Amino acid sequence: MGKRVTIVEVARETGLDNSTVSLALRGDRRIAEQTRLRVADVARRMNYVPNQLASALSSGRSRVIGVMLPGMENQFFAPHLEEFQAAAEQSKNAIAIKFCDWDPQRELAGLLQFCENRVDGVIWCPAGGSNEQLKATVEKLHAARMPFVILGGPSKMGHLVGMSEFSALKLGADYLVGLGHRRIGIATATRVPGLRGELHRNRLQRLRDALLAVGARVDAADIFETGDNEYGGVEFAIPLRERPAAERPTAIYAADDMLARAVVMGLRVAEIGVPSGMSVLGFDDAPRDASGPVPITSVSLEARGNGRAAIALLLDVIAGKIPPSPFRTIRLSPKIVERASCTGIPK
Amino acid sequence: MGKRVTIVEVARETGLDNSTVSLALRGDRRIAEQTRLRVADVARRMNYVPNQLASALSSGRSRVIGVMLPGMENQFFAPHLEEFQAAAEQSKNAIAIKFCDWDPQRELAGLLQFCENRVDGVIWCPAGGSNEQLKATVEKLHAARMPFVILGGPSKMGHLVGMSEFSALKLGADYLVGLGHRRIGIATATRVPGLRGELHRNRLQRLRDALLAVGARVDAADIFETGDNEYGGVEFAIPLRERPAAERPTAIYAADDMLARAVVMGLRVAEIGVPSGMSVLGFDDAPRDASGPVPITSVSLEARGNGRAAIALLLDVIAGKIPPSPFRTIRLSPKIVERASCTGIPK
DNA sequence: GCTAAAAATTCAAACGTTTGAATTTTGGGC
DNA sequence: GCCCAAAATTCAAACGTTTGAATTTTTAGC
Repeated sequence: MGKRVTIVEVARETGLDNSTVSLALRGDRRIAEQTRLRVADVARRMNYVPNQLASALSSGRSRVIGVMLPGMENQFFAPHLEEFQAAAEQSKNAIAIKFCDWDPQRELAGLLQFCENRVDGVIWCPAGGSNEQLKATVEKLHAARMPFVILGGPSKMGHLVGMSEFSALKLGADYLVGLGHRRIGIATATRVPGLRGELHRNRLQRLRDALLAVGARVDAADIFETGDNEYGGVEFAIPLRERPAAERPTAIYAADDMLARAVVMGLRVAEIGVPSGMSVLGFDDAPRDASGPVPITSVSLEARGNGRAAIALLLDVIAGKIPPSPFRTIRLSPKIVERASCTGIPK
Repeated sequence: MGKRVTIVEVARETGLDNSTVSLALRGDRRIAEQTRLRVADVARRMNYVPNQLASALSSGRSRVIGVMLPGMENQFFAPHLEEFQAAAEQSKNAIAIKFCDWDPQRELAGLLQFCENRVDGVIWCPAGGSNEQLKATVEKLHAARMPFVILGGPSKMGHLVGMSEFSALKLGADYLVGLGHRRIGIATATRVPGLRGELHRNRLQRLRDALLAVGARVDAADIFETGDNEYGGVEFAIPLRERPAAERPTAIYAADDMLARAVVMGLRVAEIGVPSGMSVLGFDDAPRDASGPVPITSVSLEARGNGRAAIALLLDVIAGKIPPSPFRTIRLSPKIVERASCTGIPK
């Protein structure tokens, strides 16, 4: 099995110097157009494949950006990923993805691997873990002089692209009240095992606070908590049907879009129309929620914008356009994505 | 900003030679234990981070395995990925993931990037595309001398870890008939847009063939096709309830596990018990289907086993233990994962 | 044709490891 | 103390690029 062809072989074949070939292949305009074309041609004919490793070692830029995500079992990160990919591609960078499965241990290990791989920088969506663990990890990154941007984590530890959950929750509450709703129910998946449950348990209080803050009425009987990841909506739709319409909330604010779908489904089963009989507002706009029986109106945390902002920021850090400190913080505003599951209430 | 510390600095600090340090850090037993410890200690204190790029360039092994997947919008690949990760970790390799979003163009580009990155080998789950496209891509990989293993694609193009869908479908059919079911319904999501719909359209015919082949009765009225990704089960549960029990199938074979869940859900709404009133068999065992209101019995394509086999095969190819030809083919047998959604029929 | 400037190409030293061969050190047997 | 083998360490040449400086070639002006 013959060896792979390198720049040296191409140089020999064309009768030029290594460096000329190197420059030519990268389209440096010091090299005459004619030469450039000839080199490109010979390289193609010889099946030359550039060795990124050598290039990276020599130039000190690997043109790879590491992305550390907690997991992929929910599609929350899908739009982020797509955006990373697109933004990186534009700047001729590649993306290397690692999942740590919500394990801070593996998260740290993965980030260190990124350092060893000499990626140019890292986008890091922290999996949680204790504050000390976070700090220790940040420390390691700094020690390795690895540029990084935290996406959606705590502030004060590095450059940050943040998503302020509370202001987003409040935006949704505002929206419902603005439509005329007063009595508003909350749907959460607090009893689901694992991370989603934990997230919802934390979110429930804030969701309630957000609603109260804008003057809505939230009865204890209108707070629903399910333990079923997929069909939880049915659990509370049935009892809801039993109540006379006057004793029901006029809108339900779901703690995430998956649940909003389940709620819509449950209401369909209970023969309560959406949005005619009940408005349903989602949270964390997942793009696919544009489809389905009733397209769901939702509060968007602006995943795509955040993804793009994170890459842009990171590239600036890598390029040295941004000093290591003070840390930059970027916060995009959440938005209401109006679809068909919410409607106004006559006064 | 100081430069990163390299092996040379560590060597200077310890008063040893580069190569001694290099060997010591990798635990080569040519180096005295005492020296090894001292080197490790100094390296740690100096915050030394090995440069994988240099190592890979010098040794010719990057210890990275590229994984090219069509997409991640369904969780079909999740167990594969987990298994790749685990198997690679065991052999001290890292995994680099790329998604091509079902676009053969991007698939080719991504694979070429893997070649440039000098990953040691590639696991490739083809996104489809025309046969010529596939051939061209395979050609490129061979030209770049990149070891690769195809997972779940067409044979005769390279080493292959295959999943024979038909034999798996038939296994499921056998199982139901073995339980005593004769009249069996089919649930598919053929009307869903995108890839899943296409997959189901292709699968429907084979599913029917598999059932007929084992002597089951499949009435046209018992073939259900939905266009709803999540709650499709309800669509046909209601009409099913209208029919007298004698005119219903006694089991439903769903074309994937997501749909099997939806069917169970639909039957719950229709107040038909599972499995007391109706058995439901899934396909493509997704691990999370162990949970839920009725844990679903399913035909497993052995994703984890396939994932492990693919990595093992690839590592052998990389190590040169397996000649480039003839191509090896590994086919794991599908299995029935018995949970609670299927039961026998008294004769 | 000469000269200076511009354009094109080449030189040579990195980049940070690995590795097989060569050299030095150590320790045991006598 | 000497010799030999074994153990430990060092040497030096890769690996395939990049890059700033140096050199050669071309072009244009006169």
